[in-house]
Amino acid sequence: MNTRTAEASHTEAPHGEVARRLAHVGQRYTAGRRALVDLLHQAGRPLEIPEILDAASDLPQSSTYRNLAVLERAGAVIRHPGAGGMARYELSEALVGHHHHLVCDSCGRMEDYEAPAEIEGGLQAAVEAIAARSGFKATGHSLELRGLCSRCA
Amino acid sequence: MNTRTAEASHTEAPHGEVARRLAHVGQRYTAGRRALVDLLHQAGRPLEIPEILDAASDLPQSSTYRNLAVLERAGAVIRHPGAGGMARYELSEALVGHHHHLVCDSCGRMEDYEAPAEIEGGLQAAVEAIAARSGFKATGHSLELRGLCSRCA
DNA sequence: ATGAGTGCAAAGGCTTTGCATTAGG
DNA sequence: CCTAATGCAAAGCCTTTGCACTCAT
Repeated sequence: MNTRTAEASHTEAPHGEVARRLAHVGQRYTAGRRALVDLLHQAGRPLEIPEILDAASDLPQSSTYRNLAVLERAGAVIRHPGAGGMARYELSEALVGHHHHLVCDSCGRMEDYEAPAEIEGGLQAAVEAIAARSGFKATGHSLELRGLCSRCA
Repeated sequence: MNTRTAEASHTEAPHGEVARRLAHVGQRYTAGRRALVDLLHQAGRPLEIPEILDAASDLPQSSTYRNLAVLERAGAVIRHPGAGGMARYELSEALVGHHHHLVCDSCGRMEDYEAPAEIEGGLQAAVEAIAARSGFKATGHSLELRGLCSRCA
């Protein structure tokens, strides 16, 4: 496997960078926010709100929502709309690096994936070509694969 | 521009195929559903629910939601979660062909884009490589570009 | 006739907000 | 100290559902 998940489990959570980004928008790095960052870092994939609420069961719903919103404004996390109606959150690429997603049509699970360098190079070229022709100023891209994850297959 | 939008405006809406797919799931192709298909076909991009409700102002909210759900089950339309909290719908790739999306970070607008053949070939290779390494059975893919659309730039 | 579709209104479910209290710098 | 953060509960907003009526086959 070349997913980010395994890597995340033996890497330090980027607390320093998160603190910096929060400070930059005039926000404090509290225990609850630290817990969320740790949780998302350990997961190594976008987590649904229910998963987050379960795992951080000591944090009330409203604080969780608010803290995720603050972390998003600070550029520390990214919110994915999520097909099932509920949002998914993961650490931003600025914190964990550029990656893509595998989305399971059956269970909805999202997995992170880091593409090999040669593939990423091809994607960059594709992005530039598309942007050039469409008058679109691209700032980022993501190759999303839909299908069946290894569990559901 | 190489977006699908322009093309859609001078192409017939795929009513025959929609009718076939609806029949296949035991559903009728009514006036309201036809209107939705026409609207989505003319738009050539994923439309938000409010846009759909405005454009088809004679169709009540509940019928619109229900008909979109039926069309989705029939495989005629695709629902995109949508960052702003509300869903976006567009005709499925089975009806309008394979394409990708440009997503504006500023206004949230989604635009369709058909990649040139050589780029699409590269994407296919990337998808296969990723799928092979991750144990993921890919059935589809989409290269999503985020950035600023020509209006917001 | 008979089941699907429609419309209105009410209910649901995820998310956000108000307000008083607590804690961080 | 002063502002941000927290918690609980209430409100919001998009979406779904119940039910009676109408339409299509």
